[in-house]
Amino acid sequence: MHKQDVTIYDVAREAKVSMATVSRVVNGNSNVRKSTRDRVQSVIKRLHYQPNSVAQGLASKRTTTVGLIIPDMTNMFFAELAQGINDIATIYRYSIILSSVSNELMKEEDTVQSLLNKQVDGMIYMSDRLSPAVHEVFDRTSTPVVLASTLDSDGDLQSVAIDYRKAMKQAIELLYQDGKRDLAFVISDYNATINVARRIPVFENFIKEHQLGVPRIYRDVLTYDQGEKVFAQLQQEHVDGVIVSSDLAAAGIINAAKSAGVKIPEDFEVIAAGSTKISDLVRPKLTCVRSPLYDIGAVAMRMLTKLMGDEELTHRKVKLPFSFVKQETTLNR
Amino acid sequence: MHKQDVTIYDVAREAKVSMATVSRVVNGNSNVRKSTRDRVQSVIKRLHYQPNSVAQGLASKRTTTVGLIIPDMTNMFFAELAQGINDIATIYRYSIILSSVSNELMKEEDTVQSLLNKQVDGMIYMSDRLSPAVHEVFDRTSTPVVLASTLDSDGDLQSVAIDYRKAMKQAIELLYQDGKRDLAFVISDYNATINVARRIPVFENFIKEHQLGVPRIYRDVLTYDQGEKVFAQLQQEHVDGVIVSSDLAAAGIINAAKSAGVKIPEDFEVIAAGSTKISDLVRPKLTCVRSPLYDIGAVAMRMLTKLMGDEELTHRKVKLPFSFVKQETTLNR
DNA sequence: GGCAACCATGCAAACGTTTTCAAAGATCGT
DNA sequence: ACGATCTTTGAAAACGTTTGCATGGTTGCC
Repeated sequence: MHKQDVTIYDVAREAKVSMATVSRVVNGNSNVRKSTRDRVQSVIKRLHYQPNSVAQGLASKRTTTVGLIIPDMTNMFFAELAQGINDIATIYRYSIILSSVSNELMKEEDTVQSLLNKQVDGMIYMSDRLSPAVHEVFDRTSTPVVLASTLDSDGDLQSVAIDYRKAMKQAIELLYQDGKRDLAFVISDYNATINVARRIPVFENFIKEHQLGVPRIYRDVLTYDQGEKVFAQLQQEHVDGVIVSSDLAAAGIINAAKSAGVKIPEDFEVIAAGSTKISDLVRPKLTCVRSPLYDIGAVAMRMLTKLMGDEELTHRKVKLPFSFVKQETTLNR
Repeated sequence: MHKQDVTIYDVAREAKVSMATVSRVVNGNSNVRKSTRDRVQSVIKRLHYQPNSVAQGLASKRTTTVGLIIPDMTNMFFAELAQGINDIATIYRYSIILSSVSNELMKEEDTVQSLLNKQVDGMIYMSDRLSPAVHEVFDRTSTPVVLASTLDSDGDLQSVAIDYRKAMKQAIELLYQDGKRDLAFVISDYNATINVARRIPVFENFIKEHQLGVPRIYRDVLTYDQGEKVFAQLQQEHVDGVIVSSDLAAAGIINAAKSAGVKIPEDFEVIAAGSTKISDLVRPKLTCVRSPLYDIGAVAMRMLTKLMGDEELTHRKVKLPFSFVKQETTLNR
């Protein structure tokens, strides 16, 4: 059996109508007499006709396809977001073209451009860092884009996220209230927009305001192993409270701390910001900032459907509430 | 700026050649004089021409797109597989259309059919269970399909996996050698092909051969919470050695065991089969069967590229070696 | 019964490429 | 300088839909 055995033309011939009418039936156009519709539909069923989406895309200039740019799908943070996006996309009958840009095989802007060439109706972009080159492509195109859990410092793109400043503030205040004074911030990517524009300023301000010395920031700590390793440094510097952007790294840190015989949370507090399940399955359970990742994805995709359908958007920037979960790596009161 | 501002026709006009020649240049056809090629290429650059993939797809009947059917991308097991697939796909310049079928919004066979309508050049399918309805669609189409870490009991589809029987056997033998006699098997989906056709028979046979009573199988244990919960039952039944198909569930079980004051591995041994990072970040670290997930994905995708390129396949069924990692939830010797 | 208004249908031109075939140009040996 | 051969090009027909426009058929109203 060949790839395309039966076309709209075959259906038209068998049903003794024109292609136009078959097309109308397929697309649920109401301007077809009931009897005709029934006849066409029965032929469609009999011949197992399936419309060729590529031809539809070319003729209609709509592909019912959206592009998804994701840094790393093995990162649960992004996987969770993607799931929310996927579910809403499915509801609205959009397919997802996935571009994981973790590998360095292709430049990100080329990946985005390739999505555009595929004539996607819209795109959802997630990343720690929105590069100028990518931003430029977004500016050039008329295809709608929504950022999911991604910060746009230039500020003209639609986005869905949480209030990162507030989350950071809440975290550091808790450490301070718990009496910790030698605080550190452990991040994966120093240049991530979210860090540069939000978290680091809040952290540094707090340190300065409370005269806690020089702000200690540890970079490039993303994986479990990197977390384990950085603990030695933290200990050397007598850090007693730390905020960690990656859950995996936080897990590494607490496991290393336990091995070193350090008492958590009495002598060492940890707050994670990764928002993944990991915070609940390590012991002690991680106190953490938890973004509603699934919802962020879902809302972003819903926004995109509106943009693609020329509906009006009430808000360009949506901020969803996050929760701050106090668990076992901070003192409870 | 509009979606498609410049077409192949514009380039042809500006470069004073025919569309055919531009097409040749774009596709790297060597039958173009150098001077012509250069002229066309400079026009392409000047006009920022980008070929419309949809039109290319329609005309050439190749979309350079593959479909990926995945049960749940928030499951690290599948995410890891997908990453391997993605990387190889990128190398060969294929785009991925993602279909996460976790939600019940769409029947799986319809999802697959929709991928086919999109004219994907090939598909990679992963699942715990390959339903007859889906299998039928695969049989009907000429589009190549490769199964990744998925068992086809009918046995006619190409696939990449590990030797599940051997893995199961190794696991249960270890428990037995460690002196455990009250063994249990904890699985997420009782009807998963991999369980029905491979693991359960091996488990039941072993129990029978060694006269260990009635085989204890606990079903529907996939999540962390379900793992925590099932531990109570395991304890009640005095189980002292358990094989768990899901890492997340295994984590729940050991955490519950620790809370209950049960000594691992002295009084209770656990072997996980999920092959994810989770086994290393819980304490005690999980002894586990580790599938080379990334490689399975990569090999599957490589096989698919061969099938799509009409290359000959040396093996229809590929079995990759797995590793059996003894860690802290079994006695070490 | 006549006219307006509307419905249902068909025709044919898009949509932006690839690809086949034939023709035109270049190269070369003699 | 002449075919023969090979390379480079262009014309036009696909590919399988959608859609604007025209047309013929119905219905409704007075």
